[in-house]
Amino acid sequence: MTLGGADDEVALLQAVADSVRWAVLEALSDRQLCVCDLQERVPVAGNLLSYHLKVLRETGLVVATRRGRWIDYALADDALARLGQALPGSRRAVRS
Amino acid sequence: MTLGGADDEVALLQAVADSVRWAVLEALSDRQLCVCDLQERVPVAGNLLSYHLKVLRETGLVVATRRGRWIDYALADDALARLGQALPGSRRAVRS
DNA sequence: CGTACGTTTCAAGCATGGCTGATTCAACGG
DNA sequence: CCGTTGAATCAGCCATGCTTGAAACGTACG
Repeated sequence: MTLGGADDEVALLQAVADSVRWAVLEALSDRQLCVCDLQERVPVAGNLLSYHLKVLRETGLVVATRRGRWIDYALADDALARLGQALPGSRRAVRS
Repeated sequence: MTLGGADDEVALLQAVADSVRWAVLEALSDRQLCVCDLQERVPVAGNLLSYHLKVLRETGLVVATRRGRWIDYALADDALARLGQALPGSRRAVRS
């Protein structure tokens, strides 16, 4: 079901509403990290972490840049703002 | 998987990360509504709406009160606050 | 009382999406 | 080059949770 009308907001929230992805975003909210560093803070198989990072990339919440053999992940600049606005009632709360 | 550490936050976000439930919360953020009124704004089968309302009730985002034949639903007082605090990075953003 | 209405509950079906193991790719080092 | 390391991709399994139809419940009204 999709019900149209707030698909983007819901998609964004679905991206955060996962234990692994939540932990990744929380870790990145502090500072940029390479995948290997993320693996220390988010104890799941490399496979799985990569899968969740892909989901986050596709929603635009996170951006990746290669640095030699490593890949750094960082929160997108507008990530936290977009999340805040995706919550129901946020339009009213922020007095739009 | 649960990864512990932010289970409550994730559970709350999972509750909002659904098209129907998002629409319900958005509608209730304006004013209290009975189920019949909700059905006009959230076009899904009564069955289904009831199921989603139950989910929202169980997370404490919404409270129900019977008024004669009807049942009124309202946002819990702390619903929007809890949602805001459930977002990753919110601890930092609010300068805790 | 019996019927109608609003709402919930139940017992299924079904699909999406998370998880896993194995494979592939890209970059560096010897 | 060749092996190693960091990371992504692929195919497939499996479970959770959304969806649906039918039935049950509570309340009002005739």
